[in-house]
Amino acid sequence: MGEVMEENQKLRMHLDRVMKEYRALQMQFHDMVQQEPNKSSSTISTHRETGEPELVSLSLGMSSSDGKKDDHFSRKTHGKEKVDNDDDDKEVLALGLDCKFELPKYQENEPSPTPSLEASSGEVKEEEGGKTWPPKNSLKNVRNEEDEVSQQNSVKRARVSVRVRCDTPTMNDGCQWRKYGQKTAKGNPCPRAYYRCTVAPNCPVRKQVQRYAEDMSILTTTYEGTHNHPLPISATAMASTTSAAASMLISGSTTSTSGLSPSVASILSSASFNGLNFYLSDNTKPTPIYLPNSSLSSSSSCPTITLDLTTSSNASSHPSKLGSFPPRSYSTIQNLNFSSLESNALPLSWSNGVLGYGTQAQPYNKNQNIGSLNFGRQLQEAHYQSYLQKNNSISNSSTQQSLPADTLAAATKAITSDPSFQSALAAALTSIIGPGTSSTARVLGSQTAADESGHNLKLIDQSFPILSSFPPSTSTVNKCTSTFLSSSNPPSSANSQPGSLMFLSPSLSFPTPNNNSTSNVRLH
DNA sequence: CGTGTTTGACCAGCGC
DNA sequence: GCGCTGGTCAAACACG
Repeated sequence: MGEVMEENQKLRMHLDRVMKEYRALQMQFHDMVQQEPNKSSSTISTHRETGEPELVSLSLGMSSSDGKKDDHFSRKTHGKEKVDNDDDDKEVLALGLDCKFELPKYQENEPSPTPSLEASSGEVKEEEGGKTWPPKNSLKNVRNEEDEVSQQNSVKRARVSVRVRCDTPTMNDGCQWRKYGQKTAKGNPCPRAYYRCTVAPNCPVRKQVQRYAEDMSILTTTYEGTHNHPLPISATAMASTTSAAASMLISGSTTSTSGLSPSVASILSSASFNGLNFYLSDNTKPTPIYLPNSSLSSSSSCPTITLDLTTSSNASSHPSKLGSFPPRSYSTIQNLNFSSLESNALPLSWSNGVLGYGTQAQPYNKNQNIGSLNFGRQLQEAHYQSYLQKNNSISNSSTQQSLPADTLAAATKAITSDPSFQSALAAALTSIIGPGTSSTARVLGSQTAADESGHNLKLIDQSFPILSSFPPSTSTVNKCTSTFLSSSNPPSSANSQPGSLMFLSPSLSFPTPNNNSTSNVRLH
């Protein structure tokens, strides 16, 4: 207890320091935005003016640059190609602090993503009215004619599918579910199971669980609806993800560009950072949202976004990014953990979104910063396991759960203080941010001195969030759980509120990059 | 006895 | 109108 309290105090100190830095940087960023008031919104307006209303800009207050790649992106996405990272891709760094400067837009001009979701998904109306769930036929009554025209294609509820490798019948996502039906769908001998949330009596959330004959180990869970009740902490990650993804989907199909940023940013930052693949399928018109490793499909009857946790595309398709690390199959499912997403030495600010970074997925790039952030994550894990193996404390990831806490703490401390780890992470982040962005690559805390070239990369010692990447050291963990969202969130955050979605952002807090600096970088 | 699962019936949407 | 399909209902059943 004493050690824990001591560590807690250290964490608090780190947190305070980080908060101060964050506020300072936020103020700095705000000043910059005020100095260039039109720059942040130029992306969206430009796209609209140039006759590309479908082009979804994930701008979070940062500006875009190159218009040539715009066409390239459009071709890519419209062609339903998997947006892959090619060697000749340049990476335009575009990191914002968060979406705070974008939020007023929704309030002033357009409905926010969440209201959009509520307006287009009947269950949310039911939540307010207290009726029973599937009010499919009540949707049309609440729309004016313009909305009917503009949102006609999004009447159907948005769904979020999570695909994982799982041996158990269902994926443990922290919620309580009751099976209410089973059906064998056409073309798939494996039956589809229907579940509804039983945490609250009238919770509208339902999910479908299905396997595929092609690969019985892959479990696809499709979530639908928004929880109308507080969720256990262990369930907030998944609920938040689905909510954010649904918001992204709805807003993407209804309000085009400007309605996307917060939810898209959250889902992007949460998922892309953890190596998820996105697949958008919308029976409406395909919305060319630029996502890492994304592809578009119009096969589904309902707009669906799929979080694919079965592959590690960055590790497999971009081995060069791994640097000296072997491009081994780094499947996130090995550490899946939806059942126990407690704090895990995760600083509070990381989970409540204060430090969430806003990632701007430039629509012009095939390859961009998000994937590289994922690289950073994998770097951490690789180093972590490397360290553990080096010390004979652990032989593989499957036994990590049984590690005593002090071992983990010691390992974490050793890793984070390991110069090779720091240098590798510094290289990764430098490659993201660019060497010319002085004072912009600070991560957290202060232990490593900034170098002369302006890398200024600092690592925090014991509170470095590497532990959050791993399952807790206690209890047995369901095989089908995931740490892809390691943040612990207040239960109310499960409801899709624009601001609350940012907690999905993982831990790195990037100040605004210097526009004049080297923002186009390659990851090699 | 309460809770959850199973499973056939039922309903609505859609295409022909 | 008809058949197919996905989704839901609810009675029967299982289990602790």
